[in-house]
Amino acid sequence: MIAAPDRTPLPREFFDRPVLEVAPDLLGRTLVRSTPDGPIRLRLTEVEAYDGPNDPGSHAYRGRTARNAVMFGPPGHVYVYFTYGMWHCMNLVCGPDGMASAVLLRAGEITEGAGLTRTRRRAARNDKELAKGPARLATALDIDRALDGTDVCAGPPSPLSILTGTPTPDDQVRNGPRTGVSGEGGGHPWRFWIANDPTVSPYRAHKPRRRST
DNA sequence: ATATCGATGTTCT
DNA sequence: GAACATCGATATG
Repeated sequence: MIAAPDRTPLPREFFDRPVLEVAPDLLGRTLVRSTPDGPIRLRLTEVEAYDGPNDPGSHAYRGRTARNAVMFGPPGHVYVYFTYGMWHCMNLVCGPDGMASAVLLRAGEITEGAGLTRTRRRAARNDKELAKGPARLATALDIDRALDGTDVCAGPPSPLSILTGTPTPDDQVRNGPRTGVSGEGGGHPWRFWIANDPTVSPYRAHKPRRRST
């Protein structure tokens, strides 16, 4: 028999916990992006935790700005940022209102609507690459700053929600250093992924770039 | 498979 | 100016 997909979004209490608890608990959950052409479903396979006030790697570390304001608000909302001049990345805000911690969604498996992502993800050579990496994930789901602040606990007609799905057993969860984070913040093993999943992005240590001119 | 490099624009020093 | 929670194209093993 075919299991019916969950219809109830994760409650706000799910996100109102320490970010290091929430991050591994998100693995295996399904993110639903509603588009005019139909839903896109993504099973999360890789995430990273950013622990605001204590974390030099976090966008919230130096305090609230117009860009990161959503991180300082209530849990269960989306923080979207624009980076490297051309990409977006997507986070879920965790902890109580004011805590400014969040989980970066780094990779996942598209389980429905792969065809709807193809126009934006022409470079993907196979389905496993559609959302392999944080900017690829956001591109596949058509996420930009217009969705900053979206409440994923509200359910339809919200453009984004996280459905309950099957959580990943602890013995299938791996963790290690965060990708692309330099300095003190790079030492924390706050990247979490599902063992042996082919949609997890390759680890790349932070590399300072040579200046031109 | 890994390594290097250019693209772009916002944020922060 | 410099850095940036990155990616895609290209070169090479």
